[in-house]
Amino acid sequence: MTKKSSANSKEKLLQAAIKLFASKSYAATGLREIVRAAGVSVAMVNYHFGSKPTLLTAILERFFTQIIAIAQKNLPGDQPAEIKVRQYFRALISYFRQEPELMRVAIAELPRDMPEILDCKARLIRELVATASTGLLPSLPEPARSHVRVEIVGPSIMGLLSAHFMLRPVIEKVFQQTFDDAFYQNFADELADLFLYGLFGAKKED
Amino acid sequence: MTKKSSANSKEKLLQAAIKLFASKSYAATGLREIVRAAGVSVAMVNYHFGSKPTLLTAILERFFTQIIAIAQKNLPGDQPAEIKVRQYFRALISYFRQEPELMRVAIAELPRDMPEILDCKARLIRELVATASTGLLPSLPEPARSHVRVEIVGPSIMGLLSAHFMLRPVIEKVFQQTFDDAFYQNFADELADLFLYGLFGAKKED
DNA sequence: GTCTATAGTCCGATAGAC
DNA sequence: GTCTATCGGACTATAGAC
Repeated sequence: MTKKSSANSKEKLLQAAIKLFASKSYAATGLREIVRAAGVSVAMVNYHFGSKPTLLTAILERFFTQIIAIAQKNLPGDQPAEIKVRQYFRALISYFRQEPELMRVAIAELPRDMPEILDCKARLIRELVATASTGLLPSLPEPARSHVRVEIVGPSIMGLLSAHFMLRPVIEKVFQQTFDDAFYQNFADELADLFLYGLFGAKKED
Repeated sequence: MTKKSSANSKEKLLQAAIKLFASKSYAATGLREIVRAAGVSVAMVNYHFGSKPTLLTAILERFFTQIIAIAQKNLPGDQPAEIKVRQYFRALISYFRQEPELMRVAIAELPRDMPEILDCKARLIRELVATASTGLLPSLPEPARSHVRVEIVGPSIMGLLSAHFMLRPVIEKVFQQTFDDAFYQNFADELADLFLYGLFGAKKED
């Protein structure tokens, strides 16, 4: 109820920024372009967010809050690890497909010369890692549970799940293929197979 | 022998650009900053490369040429797929550690609004995929050989191998850990284990 | 909460001298 | 092959009116 007469110009700015940052990168996008797309004036950026970097951190917060919620919903509980991982992968891929631009911005942007943004991202990923590992680790079978090194497996999962979406524009060119619903039908499960059993591992089906 | 009286200002520009693009991104780095770091004048960029985008494509060419050479050296031949993959992963990780900035720029930069760069990257990755898959696929055991979908496994390998290096500044903060030689001792093999046998898979050692 | 106008800086690219 | 000087435009941020 703190919002009184505020229009949704803040949300419009966020949406416009996500779209533009995803296609041109944070650094290459000017505030003028964002406000033009959002239909407001330059001054609104500083009014709502304070600065351009803060606009980016707001985007990061939005993405990782969702991602952490997905981990909280799918990973804790009594089910076997395999079921959890498959559910988690499906939920993540589904969210990535829902919000491809948000996902791209939140994962790709990593300006090493802006400590404020690095810190923001580190804080959010730390929370994600904590949620995911306390949910998943206890349900892993041995010898996996003893051998998992979270600082290696964690980033590996992120890389595995995000690579397709991050590189999608070039992958489409490389394989002369567009990715439709049919392609994504089993995508999450194929990634889960690869993650759980590896390239040599037994496939579930056939 | 086409180089006559050329000094190495072209190479100095490339090195300075790689370092700056890696830390601030392509878009956020101005030509002035690059030429200052390289110790030459602005006009040299256009003399040697024609434009800023062309400077980036030169960087992409350099990286992927190396990566393709590593695939050519490690993947073809008569050895079992497992040996090949391990060798390949070790060689790649070793190269990434040698040239972390080059690697970061070449993989991360993907401006969707610059078709020239997208095309350049697609062409290079297409060549990499062709080299890697003709080298590796025939030596895979069944059922892996029949089931592999290159358009899924290819990007997955890239994501798996690059995630640690791409996210390294945040991972160091998240895990409050710096990555030294000891950490990297078995890094490539652990990734190979994960890729070949999965999280549940049998470890080679112990 | 929203705007216009503007300050001050930096951008990429090139002309022209040496 | 290398430089300086400069063009026209874009940038972020803010001051001040409504």
